[in-house]
Amino acid sequence: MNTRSSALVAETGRRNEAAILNAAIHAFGTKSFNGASMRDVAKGAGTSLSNLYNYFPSKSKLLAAAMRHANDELQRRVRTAVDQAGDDAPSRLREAVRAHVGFVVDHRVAMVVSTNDVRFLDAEDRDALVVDRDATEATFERIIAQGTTEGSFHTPYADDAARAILGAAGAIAGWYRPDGPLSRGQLAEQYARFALALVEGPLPR
Amino acid sequence: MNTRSSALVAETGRRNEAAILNAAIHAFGTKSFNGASMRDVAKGAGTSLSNLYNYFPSKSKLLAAAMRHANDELQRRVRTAVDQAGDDAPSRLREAVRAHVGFVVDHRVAMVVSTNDVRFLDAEDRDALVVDRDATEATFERIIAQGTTEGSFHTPYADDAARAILGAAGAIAGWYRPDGPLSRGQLAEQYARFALALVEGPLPR
Amino acid sequence: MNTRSSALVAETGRRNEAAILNAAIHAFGTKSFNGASMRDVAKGAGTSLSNLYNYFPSKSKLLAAAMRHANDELQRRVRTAVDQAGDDAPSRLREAVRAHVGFVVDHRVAMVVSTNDVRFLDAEDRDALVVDRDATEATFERIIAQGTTEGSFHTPYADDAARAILGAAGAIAGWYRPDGPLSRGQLAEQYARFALALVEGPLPR
Amino acid sequence: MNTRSSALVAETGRRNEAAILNAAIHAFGTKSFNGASMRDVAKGAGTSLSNLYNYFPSKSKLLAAAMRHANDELQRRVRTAVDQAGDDAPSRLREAVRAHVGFVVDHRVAMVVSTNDVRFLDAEDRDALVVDRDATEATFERIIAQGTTEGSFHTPYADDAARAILGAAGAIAGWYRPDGPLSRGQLAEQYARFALALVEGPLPR
DNA sequence: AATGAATGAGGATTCATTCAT
DNA sequence: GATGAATGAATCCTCATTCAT
Repeated sequence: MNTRSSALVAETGRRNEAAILNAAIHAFGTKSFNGASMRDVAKGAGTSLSNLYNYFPSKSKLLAAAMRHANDELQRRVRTAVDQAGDDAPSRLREAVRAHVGFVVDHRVAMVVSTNDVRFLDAEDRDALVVDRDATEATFERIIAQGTTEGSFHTPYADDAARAILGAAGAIAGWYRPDGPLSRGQLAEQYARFALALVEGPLPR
Repeated sequence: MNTRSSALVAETGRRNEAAILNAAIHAFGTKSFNGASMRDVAKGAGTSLSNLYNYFPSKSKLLAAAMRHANDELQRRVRTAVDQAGDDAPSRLREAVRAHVGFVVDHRVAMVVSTNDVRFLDAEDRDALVVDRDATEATFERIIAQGTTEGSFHTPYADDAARAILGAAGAIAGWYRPDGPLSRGQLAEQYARFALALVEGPLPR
Repeated sequence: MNTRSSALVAETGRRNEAAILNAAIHAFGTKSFNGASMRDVAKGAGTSLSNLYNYFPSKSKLLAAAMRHANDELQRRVRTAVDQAGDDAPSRLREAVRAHVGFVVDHRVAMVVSTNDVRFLDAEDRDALVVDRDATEATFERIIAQGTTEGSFHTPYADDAARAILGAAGAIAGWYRPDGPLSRGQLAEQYARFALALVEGPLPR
Repeated sequence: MNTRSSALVAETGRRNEAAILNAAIHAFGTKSFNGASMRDVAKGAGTSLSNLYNYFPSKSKLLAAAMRHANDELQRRVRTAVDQAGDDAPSRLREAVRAHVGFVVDHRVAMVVSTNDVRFLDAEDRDALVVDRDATEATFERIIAQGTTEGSFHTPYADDAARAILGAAGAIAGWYRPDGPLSRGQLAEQYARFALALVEGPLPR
């Protein structure tokens, strides 16, 4: 019951905690924060309702933890990809976008939670998350700035292009179906090119 | 109390109906469908809770009506813009994007409802909405196909570019602030160029 | 089910409100504020749980309203008694004590609520109640001061005698049983004498 | 954290037991039996929730033990005081009242628990406590009877005067503040005189 | 003794909806 | 159309208690 094909949180040490977090992501992503009940989460995690509160003090804190995990994983993937790419802006942007799209495809529900339910966090948790989120955005912004400086990207709107790219990529979560016509790889490829074109960078022929 | 600067639904004939719809869009957009109560809507519309049911038979049908209105307005704007543009794909795409972005900026909350809450509609209403939505998407797809055929757009992914453009534009609702550094006009201008670049079309210098 | 022998709140106009208040006094007095559930109150009032909230916004506000009613009735009785007594301090004290004891006997549960559950009110409601309560206490203090000035009471502790008298009278609620050896009238008589003796005033032979 | 200025139960041998009992008295006295949770008690005692059950089999039994301790201490103080007083009823009553008031002042919360929460004991425990309580009351009754027989007290209501005196003294717990205008000693003095006056006994000039 | 994890029952409160007026 | 009162189901969360360690 717990073996959802691609759980976001790995079960290391604290069995239940991971199970609860994954169930929460699933429930919130599917039915939205307010539409999913703690009972739903408990059922999904295979534990009792009250036991949830031994791990997370409130529904909102559970959401915060779930979103933190999702964001960490996204950042980890993007950073790794950028680090392993070449030094030039085009290949770095390309790999960053591919990694980002890969995450969105692998964890569509987590992505939905991330974009829809931030508003239900405590002010404190929300602020912390926004900081993290901005860090991811900043990674893209830096690459684009680098490309502009280097002369490989010619967009006059370098400052705002990152948001457009991340917006397009994030929206994938809303419509992608793994059994649809596009494979994960094709999609990543497409969006990498869209991104390069958008910043008016060099395109493979 | 009802005079929200830019109400989506105009008050023609049925006073209350428009007030209720606008209040619903505001409430659902702000607190999400499940987070907003019918009491919230009633309060926002300046009428009594029970009176809501004289206009809409259920919360879900109210949501459906609200989304229908939002979608109609979006489609109207985009179509008008396209009709008034030149005959060539680049200017048509440019105007379509400008119109779309304009709508998103003017009705951010409605946009949020539209993208987040479709899942709470009855199957029937959801299907109807998806059809309408696809129509808007198809408008963009047709323009891109035209441009590709004409030879002005060179993207190899003509079939999927519309979704990327609409995704980027829709995401604006999540972060745009009217008192921020970007004016409505500048934003429309930016995204029009992003779109043209993305489809690898001709860019003004 | 509602016809408790001596309801504190009379049913005038708003049927349900009186029924709820009386049920609340009964439930809180019997099982204490935290031990009584809103369901208990609803059952006692013959209405549904959720309907309670159409009359009182929270359990704590319901308690506040109940205590307000109890205090009003107590004050009313004491004032009437004092007004109808002679002008001399001894007969005024006598009548005040008799009225107070009468109230305690008639509404023992209300008295229990009043003395035990003040701490569960909102700060605001608690303050308001304390003011009212002090007013009752002040009535006794004034009489004692008058008696001291007139020379009929000789206690050296005139300032604190009221609290002792009210304490003794309030405690009656904890042990009095209507079917016990003491009648309501005898009890009132006893405590009136106790009070006069305590302030070292003139005693009937 | 456990060192409350005047703990009722001394730490002899079983550290934890005393800590738990004192924490229970504090919690129940502050928030009432139903308002205080076993978690509150555990926190106050500096131990774990589950460990409480190694000392007391249930919340209600814990309450019983706490009340037993409070009552024992009260009785001990009153008896000692009476034993050390002279043989005449007036000085015995005087010392008994002083001791009783002293206890109430020193252990206000314990007194609150004692008077408010008896009803939450098991029938068995409640009966046992009532017996103990009656013993304390009987001490006062005996002194008053003695005084009446000796001819030093003239109240016609000798049988019921004890309850009035104890009621007045017990109520002190509800309003006394150590930082208020009355010292512990003054208060004891006042109530001793109130008691003597109430039974119509001889008063110091 | 001591603990952390677990649980079923029950707590106050809110909700969408209905109905009599 | 419009309203206030009514309700059953569901919400989040807390509780006393147990159990394995």
